[in-house]
Amino acid sequence: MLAAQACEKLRSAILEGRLPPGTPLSRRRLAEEMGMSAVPVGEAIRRLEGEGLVESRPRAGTRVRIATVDEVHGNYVLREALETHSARLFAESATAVDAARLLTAAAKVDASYNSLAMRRGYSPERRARTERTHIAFHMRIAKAAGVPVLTNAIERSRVLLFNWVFSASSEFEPMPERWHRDLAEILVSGHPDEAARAMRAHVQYRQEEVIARFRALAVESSGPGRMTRGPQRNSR
Amino acid sequence: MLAAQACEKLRSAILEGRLPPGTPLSRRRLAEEMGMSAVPVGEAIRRLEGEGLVESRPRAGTRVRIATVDEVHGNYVLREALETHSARLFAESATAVDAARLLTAAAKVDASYNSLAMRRGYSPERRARTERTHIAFHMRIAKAAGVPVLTNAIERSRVLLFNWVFSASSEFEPMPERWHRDLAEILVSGHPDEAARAMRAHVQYRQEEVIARFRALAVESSGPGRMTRGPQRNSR
DNA sequence: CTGTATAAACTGATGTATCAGTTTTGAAGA
DNA sequence: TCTTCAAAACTGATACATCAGTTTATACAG
Repeated sequence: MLAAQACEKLRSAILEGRLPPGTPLSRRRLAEEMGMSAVPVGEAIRRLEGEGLVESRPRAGTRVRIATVDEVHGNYVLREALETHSARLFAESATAVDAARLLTAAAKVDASYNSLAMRRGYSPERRARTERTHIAFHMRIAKAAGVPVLTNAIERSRVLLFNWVFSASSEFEPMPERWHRDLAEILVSGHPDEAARAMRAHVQYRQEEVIARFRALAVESSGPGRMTRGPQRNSR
Repeated sequence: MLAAQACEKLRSAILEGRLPPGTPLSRRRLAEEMGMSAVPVGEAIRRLEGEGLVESRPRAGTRVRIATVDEVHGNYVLREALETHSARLFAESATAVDAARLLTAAAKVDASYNSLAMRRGYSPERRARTERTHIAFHMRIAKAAGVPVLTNAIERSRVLLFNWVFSASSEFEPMPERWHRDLAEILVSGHPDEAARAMRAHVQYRQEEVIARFRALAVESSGPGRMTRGPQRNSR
């Protein structure tokens, strides 16, 4: 199916940063680049719009979504709701195997971040790899509950936040050395309320800071009143 | 925009029960009925698919979504996560006006349900009206936090559950007489943890019962292996 | 040089036609 | 009566053409 193929290409291009927020997306240009008609491209764009990665105004244009500060904050709230519950479910129902693997994953995440924070330990590739490890850690918690609906909701929220906030967090700042191990140990201890509380603190950590930085970078976008396009050069 | 119009028509038709789960949806037939081409209808269907109200297999057909037991359970889990957090936020930040209005709304919901449970108090219209009042009560809690992302997520989850479970809950069963007033009183008392706990109990109330009933009614659907169509009669 | 109006270029939205895959139908064979 | 299977009918997917609305470019007036 061509539409699914176009959707996947666009999604990965956006999430890998090759199409940063605000980039104009033309159905026709994309169709030509991908060697297909404008219809499947339009379908792909429609789907990405439903996921929140893209926004379009009728007959004006489509672009990679530029989130507002409220939306970033809203997704943090949403993520707090979802991951807090995810942690609770983990504490209630995780098996010994789940627990052991979570501790291992937490150690890996901490090691990656600590290594990244060291002098001359930073590189964009390592940063990207570390972020993937980090996401895998959180998704492991979610998957332990065996509820795909919850897992998917968490992943959607994380994807959006990552994409929107990535530009605002270009500079890496270290976190507590045992940040994820401490969290994992509380989760595996089997007390739902404490697990939920620990996850809440984890999600809220530096949240306001990130939002403030995002707000500072978002002052220029004066809303979606106008949909910018590229220069026009064809036939004249 | 024709697509939006078609989308709205289809959505309301599904949610009002005129197109029960499993009903085949043909782009062409719908296009003819609505006086438009198949393209905007297809776009509308694609959007409803993203919302989970509709499902389609390529070149086989489209139908109103038939949920699996796992999906119903998953949406209950999701709703628990979202509404629990919503209650917590309400307890943390609701104003006195919010609190007063919530108590009023709770009284109205209880009154409606109690009246419905009385001998000869039941009618489908009253039932529908009561359910709307009930949903409005929960959405009022969510809206008090002022986070549209959360509110929308809750509404989506509630819409899906309502549509899927409605057929399984045709017979109305009474609930505790002060069920919503008790919840509201805890929420307005301003203790986040207690508010969350109360909402958790509220969402879980009779959840297993409803799921069991849904499972009993869902035995016949042997998965989406085949996409059924209506009879064929044109030209022969 | 600056502001403004007008035309060109571009955009998404929609209609029509066609393709390839799936389901239904119904007749032929057991 | 029951099973088999091929053609008909129907489905969603896609291409192409066109329409109406928006943005950009440019000529022109100040």
